Amino acid sequence: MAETSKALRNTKQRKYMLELLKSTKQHPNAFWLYENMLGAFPRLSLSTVYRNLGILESQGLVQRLSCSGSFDRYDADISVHSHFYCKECRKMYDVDSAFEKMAVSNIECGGHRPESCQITFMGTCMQCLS
Amino acid sequence: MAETSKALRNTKQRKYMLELLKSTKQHPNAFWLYENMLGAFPRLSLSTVYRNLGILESQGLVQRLSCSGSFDRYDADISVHSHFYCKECRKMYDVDSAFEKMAVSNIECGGHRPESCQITFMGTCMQCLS
DNA sequence: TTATTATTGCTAATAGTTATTAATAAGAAA
DNA sequence: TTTCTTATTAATAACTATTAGCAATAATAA
Repeated sequence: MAETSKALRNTKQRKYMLELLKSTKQHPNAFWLYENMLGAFPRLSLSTVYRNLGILESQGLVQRLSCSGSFDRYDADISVHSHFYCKECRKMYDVDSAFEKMAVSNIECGGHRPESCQITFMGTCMQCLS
Repeated sequence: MAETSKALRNTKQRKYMLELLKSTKQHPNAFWLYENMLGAFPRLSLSTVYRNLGILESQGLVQRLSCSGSFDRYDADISVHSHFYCKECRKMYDVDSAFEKMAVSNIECGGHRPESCQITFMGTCMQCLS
């Protein structure tokens, strides 16, 4: 069933990318990462970014966030927390609450086996309110 | 700021689509709707489906569900409930719990103004477990 | 150092969705 | 009912985000 997993190599590109993701509180998309790595890797390809995001995600080092009608974002903060998506400016914010922690650990999920839980609030952010 | 809204016309296509969405417990994507309307509207265009989904969404009659690395799904059940996404078969299930109701009404969202809340559990569904 | 092969950069391809436009039809007015 | 207005349609093209294919490169083990 499971494929014979090939030994991962710790490439400069992927290492750098994870550090970059860890260093920001934003929730960047693939293109932001690409642009912010070009300084260090002038010949970087966008597909390398996508490929490595997939690897980091499957390793559980990074979380992929999808939101309606927009591109995917990535978050290297894998602690249990929710997100707030502003439909005006399309920014994604962290939201810390006790709910999702309760949710993941206690929820009755209709017989399915939940492994993770994504809670996303949508509305208008503080900045756009004023 | 707000555009002068033009008067909506109640087209057969959109009416039929909403009924179709209401009649199913699946969470279909645009293409499923397209295929299941072809019988009634042989000359139907996929872009008509997308356009009307957008209209229904902005009217609050339909909820759009995004999930990592997959197409958008639509749900005409706009009661407060969560979803379970199976990463094996990519099906989307309804999950009824008290959490999201508490969440939307009580949560402290870091100063942002939440209007809605999407809770998605991810894992392996009952069917795929066996 | 050498050999192995995972990963890269490049390019092309794909999936899903949105934009354009002339023709059609829903609803208002006559 | 008939006529008029214009929102909506079907058809198509375009677009954006993402993935696939492949020869060249470089990370690790021997």
